[in-house]
Amino acid sequence: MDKKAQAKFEAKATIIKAMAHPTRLLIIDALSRQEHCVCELTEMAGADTSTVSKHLSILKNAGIVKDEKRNQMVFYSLSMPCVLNFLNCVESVIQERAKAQLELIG
Amino acid sequence: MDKKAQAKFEAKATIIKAMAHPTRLLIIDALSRQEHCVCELTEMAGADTSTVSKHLSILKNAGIVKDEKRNQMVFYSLSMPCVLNFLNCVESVIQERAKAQLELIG
DNA sequence: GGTTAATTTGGTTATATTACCAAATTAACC
DNA sequence: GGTTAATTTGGTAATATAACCAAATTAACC
Repeated sequence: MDKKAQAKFEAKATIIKAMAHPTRLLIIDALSRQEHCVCELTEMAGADTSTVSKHLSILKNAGIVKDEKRNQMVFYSLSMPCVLNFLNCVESVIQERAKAQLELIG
Repeated sequence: MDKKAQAKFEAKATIIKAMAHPTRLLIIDALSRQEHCVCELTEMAGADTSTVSKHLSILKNAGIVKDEKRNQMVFYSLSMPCVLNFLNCVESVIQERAKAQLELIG
């Protein structure tokens, strides 16, 4: 494999990895409906503020969310809504898998 | 957050995590064009056979690829082609990010 | 300038992932 | 049954991720 292709796969992996965490998926899900401040997301995630802040910075560096500071609060929103289509695909992977398991049993 | 929602995000994260590796993206890319045996994928990835085998089992457990044994060889193919749409989205995330960086400079 | 509220950063520890080697498994074929 | 080829599994060491606490930053507002 040539180096350029390798670099491309690595760049893609980094972005996908940014989505590959339950808390970050929760955040993406919440932001798919409306923007939220860190404080709200912290509340939803039920984790330490610093933990949520780090998750957000991973999503931001990946280019999946963007932030905007207004007064004391930082509001996050989705910058690439196309990731939502993917989540539908993931949903169907789960369903197909469940179906396959059922067929094995029955 | 309730437990059911939590479990759902975890299940999704597991599937996404399965895609979140350069070598596994290379495998998905190769399989998007045609099926391949482990030996061919090993050649393409330039990694140890056991390493590639483990990557394949992660993809298979996630429900992203399926396998079929014919004679001495095991052939893998994509079981959920919808993941390819997502890769296009990831591609556009990378492009948008690059564009944003350019705007910062110029 | 000091106080308060929101968020980020640094440090530490626990956990998870990855790669390779070596050994085990599996199935065809003589 | 033994041999060969393809693949998987087990073990180990290196690296990466994640969570929390505590401390630092930032901006509004008195």
